[in-house]
Amino acid sequence: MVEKKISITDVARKAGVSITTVSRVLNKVPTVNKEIVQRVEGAISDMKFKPNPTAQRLAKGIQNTAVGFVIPGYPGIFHSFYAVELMRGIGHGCETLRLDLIFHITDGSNPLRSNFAGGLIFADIIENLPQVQTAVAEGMPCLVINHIVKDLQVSYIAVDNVKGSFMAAEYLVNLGHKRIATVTGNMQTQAGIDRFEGFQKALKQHNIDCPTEYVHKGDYSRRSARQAAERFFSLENPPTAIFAASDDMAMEIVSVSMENGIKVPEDISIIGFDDNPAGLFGPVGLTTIKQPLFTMGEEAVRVVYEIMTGKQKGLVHKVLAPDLIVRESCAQPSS
Amino acid sequence: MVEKKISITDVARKAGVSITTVSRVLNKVPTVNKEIVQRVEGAISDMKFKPNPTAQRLAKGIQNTAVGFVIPGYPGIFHSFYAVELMRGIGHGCETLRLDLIFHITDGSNPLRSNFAGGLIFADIIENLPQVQTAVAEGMPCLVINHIVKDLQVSYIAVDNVKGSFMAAEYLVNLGHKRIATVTGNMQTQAGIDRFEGFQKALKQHNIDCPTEYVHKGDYSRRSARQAAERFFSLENPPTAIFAASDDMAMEIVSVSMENGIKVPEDISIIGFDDNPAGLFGPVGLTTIKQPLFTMGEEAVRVVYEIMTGKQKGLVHKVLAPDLIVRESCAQPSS
DNA sequence: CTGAAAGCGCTAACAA
DNA sequence: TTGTTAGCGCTTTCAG
Repeated sequence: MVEKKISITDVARKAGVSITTVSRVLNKVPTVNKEIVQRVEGAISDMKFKPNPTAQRLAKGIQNTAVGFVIPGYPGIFHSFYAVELMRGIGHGCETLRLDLIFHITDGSNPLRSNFAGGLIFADIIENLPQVQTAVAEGMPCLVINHIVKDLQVSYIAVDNVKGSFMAAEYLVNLGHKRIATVTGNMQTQAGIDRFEGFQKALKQHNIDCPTEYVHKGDYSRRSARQAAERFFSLENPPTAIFAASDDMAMEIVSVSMENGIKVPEDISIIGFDDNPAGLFGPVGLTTIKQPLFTMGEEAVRVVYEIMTGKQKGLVHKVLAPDLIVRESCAQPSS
Repeated sequence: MVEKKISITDVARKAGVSITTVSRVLNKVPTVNKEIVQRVEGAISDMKFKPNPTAQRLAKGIQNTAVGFVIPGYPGIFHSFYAVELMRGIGHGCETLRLDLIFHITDGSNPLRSNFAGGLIFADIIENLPQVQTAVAEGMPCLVINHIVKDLQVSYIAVDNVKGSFMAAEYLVNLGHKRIATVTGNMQTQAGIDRFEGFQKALKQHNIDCPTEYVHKGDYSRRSARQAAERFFSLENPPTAIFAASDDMAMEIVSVSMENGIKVPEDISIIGFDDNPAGLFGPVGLTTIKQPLFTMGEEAVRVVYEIMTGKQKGLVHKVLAPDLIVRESCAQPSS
């Protein structure tokens, strides 16, 4: 490694041709004499020559072929399934568009030196609004995922969390439940807030009361779900159904239920949010709300790319619809 | 966005100075007249000029300041905690070294076009050995994480999985267990194989028999753990202790146990592998083997960087030691 | 303190 | 089919 950077000129000299020719074989221009191609390729591998991508880009006039993916340090947003699915989508999108994906794990304080990213995708914004602002102000193509941004001129693509949780709660209501509790997600998160809002909206619309002891502020963690479940079950008048703002939490509640001999869904209905495949394999299949995470990631790349390349001039605002996935963890109330 | 790429020349013209001077203020060279600095800076922000990083790099002769992180498409390796911790470490390492982190999610078939990565970190190798080979052959600085590579001249940094599972099994043995079962990880994975090996080694060394019905080949998923647990519990002579090759699986086994009224650790001891913080919050704190994932990621970046910069000439082989974390999920056998 | 000019390593017309 | 000659946008001597 670290050979005294041999360049195209060296190769040309060694092969006894011009650098142009070397460049041609590098770029697989077909009009080069077979024999010369071989000679050049020989020289290239002999000298272990690797073209300098920086120079190539400059010469080709390529502006930027990388998008940055910015994720906040390590709050709840990075809870496994959500982030992983998103990343898969983004990764796939980049692969398709032949874009490099640059990863920025940040605590929100640094100014986010984006070395050669031509666009930025923010995985939600929690504490890093300033970063988004700066980037936007600098004219950097930006897109925020899963956060409907109102006070900033920036594109976003999000899932309709209000609608999703509304669907979840309404499903419970339609099943006949009257005593419905919820564990919320992290209320620092817009998703957390919105999912709670949709939940409330559904209950209100169906004239169902939601006392405060039926609401537990969680943070997407199994730990908080466990606390919630324990509290709910110890209530004088426990709920017959629980909406958890994430599948992870829902699964934990299923666990707590079974540990306490409470049958799912006979004694209690539980519905989650995410469509985490793990929900398929618990003791009961988890009924849940599916959000198109992969698609969202893929779309995000596409949109940013269009902004980068100027095909898209204005702001893009997309809100994707979630789906209700019915499995076995919900039933009509027995009582 | 997408203004017709204004360049340093435009700024120079507008500010009525030479491009050299503009370059100077860009690079904060102190010997520039205050007044001129202001004028230039004015022009810069007026025109929303952003220097082309590609050109800067070329001119400065900077080779590569990015490392690529390659992760296989989507096998078990990407099970949440493992990958997330690793990535945190790598992200942190890059931040420290002011390196960009380029993300490659690959299915192992593509030739891995590494646009401007100066080094590559492979998150294990499962189906992408050819990619590693190619990269190594091309003289690209490479490092493989968590896979002790024998048949290839490549650096690696790994955790001693054999030792870890040996510790786990021995701990169980020392507690007095004789009937010890295990759910393995994905046996396509070296970690899966090694953890099984360590387990067997410990039992053998202590002259404890391990019948085949005590071994369930899992894949790190909760699903497979559930299957395993159900099978173990239905055995005529069920085990008194179980070693799971991941905390996720261990936690699922705890769940299955409790669902069946089997008390942990009174009736059954369960030990995991990972030190996933989620293990802290279940019904019982999970005893487990901690692997220094974050450290490993950080180290990986450091090592690759040293190879990239030529400070490190030879191959680097590091094997990190795991730790036993004792919590509450294991006890002496009651029977 | 400022500007002219020579590259960085490579690509892309344009000739030959 | 191959080579000559300009640049790409910026940094960096080296004069002035």
